[in-house]
Amino acid sequence: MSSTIKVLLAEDQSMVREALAALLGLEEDIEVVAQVARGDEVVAAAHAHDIDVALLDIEMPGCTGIEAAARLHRELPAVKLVVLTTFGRPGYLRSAMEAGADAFLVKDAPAAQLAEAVRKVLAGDRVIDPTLAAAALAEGANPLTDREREVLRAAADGSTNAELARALHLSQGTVRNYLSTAIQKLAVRNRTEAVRIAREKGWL
Amino acid sequence: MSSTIKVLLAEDQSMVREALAALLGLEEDIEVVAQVARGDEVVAAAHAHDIDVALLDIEMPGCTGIEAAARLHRELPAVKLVVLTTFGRPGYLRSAMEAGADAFLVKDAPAAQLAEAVRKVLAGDRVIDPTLAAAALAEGANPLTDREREVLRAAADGSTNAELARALHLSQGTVRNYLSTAIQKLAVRNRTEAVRIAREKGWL
DNA sequence: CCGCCCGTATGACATCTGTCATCCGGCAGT
DNA sequence: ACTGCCGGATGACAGATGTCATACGGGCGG
Repeated sequence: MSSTIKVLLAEDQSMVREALAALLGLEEDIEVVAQVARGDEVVAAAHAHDIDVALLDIEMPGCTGIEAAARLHRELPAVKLVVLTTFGRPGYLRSAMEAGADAFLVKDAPAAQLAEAVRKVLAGDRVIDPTLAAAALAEGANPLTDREREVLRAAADGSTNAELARALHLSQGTVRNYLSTAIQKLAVRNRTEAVRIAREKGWL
Repeated sequence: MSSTIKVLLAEDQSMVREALAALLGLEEDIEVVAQVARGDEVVAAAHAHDIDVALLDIEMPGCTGIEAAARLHRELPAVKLVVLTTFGRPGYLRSAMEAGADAFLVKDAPAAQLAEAVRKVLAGDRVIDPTLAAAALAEGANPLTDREREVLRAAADGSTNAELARALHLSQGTVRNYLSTAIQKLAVRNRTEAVRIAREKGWL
């Protein structure tokens, strides 16, 4: 016991990543032994370094921190997972938990909570902002079906129905139907609002 | 001369802000003497602390780092300005320079460049990513008129023409005209794409 | 086995959006 | 004084979008 806690840090923005590493480096009992900038490099790096805790940003190229968490949880269940994100979206919290995360932190929480969380998850605790947890429970589950989500995601960039139909191998009418039901489920008036709301809730 | 360089750090996400402070704290010659989380607190903090360099994130509540830079430049022209941002949007670079910034850094640049930039601006140099500078020059100036930008910004959340007309005290037809010309200037096919492109270029 | 939801599709309809021509008053350059 | 651009507006039109009813096959829970 109690040599240092070995941490893998995954975050795409170098400056932020190295700054977080500097922050954790100030702690006597924590050592950042690996850094990656892409979600799809997490698992390999974890295998290569024998780590105790993985600190994962959600928004990353390659794959999201949540997907990375899920894979890591399957392949190396002993590794504790701390998910870190810019956006406190309740849906994110929900999916992070389903992926096996032990802690969920938003980046506008005080920096001290980071090292705190690392130590706590290693001790077997879970770390979740209670406000966010309440919000996640209050808003209920994602009402969108898989297809509705796919279409909405594809529609986010302003693609037209015809383009969506082509891209998703659907008829144009079907695309409209999915968007229509999504719009109704989200209680908004057009696809743009639907995309916005779904994003805010972390349902996209 | 040459005691330490006194830095003000403005960034809304506590964890990132304190991590950057930790990073700069590792440098012998740099000292973070003040931290703020809002753009509209920058000027007051600068007055209170007699700083050499202000390090400003763009995306902040209160006001943007660019607006804060402009005010600081007017009130305390001796303070050097480093603008830091997540998004390498050419339009941001342009407006940052117009606001009097001495350096423009994107957060996915290596962390070492941060301290580097602080030292260089103090020495009277300017620090700009050459790739970004080229992009900013290549894309030309913002082609949108004030009103077009306003309408586009207001349309970003999915508001309908009628809502936009009400909000901006315009006729519905005028709203459509502005959106139409914006769409044509940006060479896209609908308002959603127009918003996306304008955002990407930093023209919004 | 029956109902229910999902994925997919069609057709009809109403409304919203985008385009275009045209107009006005004001202001800046030449 | 003339020209051109901007802000603002109207009307007409085509095409995109949103709604609704309806249909069919597959799967899953009761």
